[in-house]
Amino acid sequence: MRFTVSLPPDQFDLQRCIYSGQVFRWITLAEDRWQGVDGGHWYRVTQKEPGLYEVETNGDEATFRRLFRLEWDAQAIREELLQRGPELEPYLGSLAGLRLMAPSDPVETFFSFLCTPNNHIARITTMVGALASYGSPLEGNLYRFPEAEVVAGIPEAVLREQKFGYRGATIPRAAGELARRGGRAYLESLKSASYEAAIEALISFPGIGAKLADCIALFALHHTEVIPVDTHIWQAATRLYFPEWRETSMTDLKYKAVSRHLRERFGEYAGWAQQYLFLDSVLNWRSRAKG
DNA sequence: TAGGGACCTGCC
DNA sequence: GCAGGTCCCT
Repeated sequence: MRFTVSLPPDQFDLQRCIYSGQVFRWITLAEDRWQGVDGGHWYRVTQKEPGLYEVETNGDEATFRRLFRLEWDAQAIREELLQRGPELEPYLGSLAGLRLMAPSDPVETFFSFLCTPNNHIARITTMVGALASYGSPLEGNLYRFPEAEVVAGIPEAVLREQKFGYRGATIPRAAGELARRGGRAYLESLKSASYEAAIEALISFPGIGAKLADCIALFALHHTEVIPVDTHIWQAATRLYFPEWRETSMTDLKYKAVSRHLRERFGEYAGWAQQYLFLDSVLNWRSRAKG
């Protein structure tokens, strides 16, 4: 079906959302045209003018609006974040329209973030696309991401041939463990678990540490109060809140302290704050690397 | 506990 | 050299 979405640009900037490291299954078809997959749905989106998107999909308007959390008022959330942390102003100011997304398929998100450690976004996108092609076809060359059992059955050698490197071993191993615990139903059950319980469950997977567990809790299980502390957030957090830890390396203890501080400061909107801090850091990594 | 190094590949 | 880290080792 086809429909249009009309929102002010400061409420919704699709390009910023899909290239901010939350999802890895979108490509740019033309300057103002994108294509993406989320769960069992594909979307082709054309920006007709600022604030007006035309969407073609095998899903419907509700699935699209859920994916981008369009029912959340981004302006109100930005104001709330500024109340809780005025120091966020420079980060929020230049990234209008960026939104925290809500990917619908926890299995797809689980494996997407298993591709991210010690990696960069361009290659992550390639790898997630390669894994997705083991799933069932949706339309053209678009696939629904496969279940854990299927990923578990991919031989390490095959993934290594596909340039997965050492992740060719860790991904099927984690998949086997997920399948053993019940696959999709297991991840769904963690949605209603407490943050602490979900993290404890996720962190016991091979290849998943504190950071990936937080990413999966935020993007797959929709625990919006979570703020994964990656290298970018670590830089920002030590600059803003833990100056005594600047230039030091992260440890388990520091991770917990920073994570808890940010979670308590920004509450249920911590995930949104993370998105602004992360994208700002990625876009400015050149200048920031200098000093 | 806190450090330090290895790990695949690709792009600066 | 270093990427949205994790694991293993002193």
